[in-house]
Amino acid sequence: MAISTELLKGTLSTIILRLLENSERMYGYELTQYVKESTKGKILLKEGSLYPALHKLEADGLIVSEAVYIGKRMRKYYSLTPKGKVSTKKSVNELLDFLNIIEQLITTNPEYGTT
Amino acid sequence: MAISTELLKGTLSTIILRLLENSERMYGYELTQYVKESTKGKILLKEGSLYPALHKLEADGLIVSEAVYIGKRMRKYYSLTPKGKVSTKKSVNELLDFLNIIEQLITTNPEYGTT
DNA sequence: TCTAATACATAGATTTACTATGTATTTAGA
DNA sequence: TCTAAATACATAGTAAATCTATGTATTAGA
Repeated sequence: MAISTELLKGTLSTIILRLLENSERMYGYELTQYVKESTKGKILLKEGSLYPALHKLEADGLIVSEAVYIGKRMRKYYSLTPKGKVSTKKSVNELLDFLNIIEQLITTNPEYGTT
Repeated sequence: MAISTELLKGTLSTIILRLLENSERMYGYELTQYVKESTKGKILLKEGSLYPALHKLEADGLIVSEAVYIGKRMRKYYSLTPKGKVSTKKSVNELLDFLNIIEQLITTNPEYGTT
């Protein structure tokens, strides 16, 4: 059962940043495969989502790319800029905060009718 | 620090369903206030988001409304339909699943360079 | 009296990820 | 050897969700 794509909204760029924080550098296709494997296929980053997201992060100065050729095939390795490293911590914290708040909201059983 | 609005995408209808599951019935304004208080102001449901979401859930047959007048002022109480109750369990489970997957994805430290 | 809170509603803008499509190289299998 | 699948990038246009902004109206409190 794949996760609804709508749920992913707002989290994609944070996920990318976080994965780059954990590695020296990664390229686009590698990111799609890593997410696919580590979530057991429950989250699939589509190319139509990933590449525009990478381009935006680069345009915002949070990541930089370096083209590397494997034979004739290009890879664009991305890594965090200093600005991106700062931004990553902020985004990850905000996302974790959000996850906890939502979890509390939908798992707690409020006592209604007591007021 | 309020939670980024983008993160909320895809979760709003599940939150609404879940809150209705926990109570006999709730009206729109009550939902905004409940979420605001129980998340300490970190999540603010805007009217422009909430009311269309409620209308959509009703159009989909997951909730039903009953107008009640307090003096001359209308309240529309919403409650789950049988179909809505089934759907709620599914949505909540999917959302919790999603929260856990994302949390794992951004908190685990993969060992890179070992292959 | 007048402002804030209560309570609904919707139009249009914005954001984000998607589908669909395209190009090209490399690998593995029939 | 040929062909399909995998690798690897890219973008145009679509769809979905929430937001901002605005509107109406009632009620409570300073």
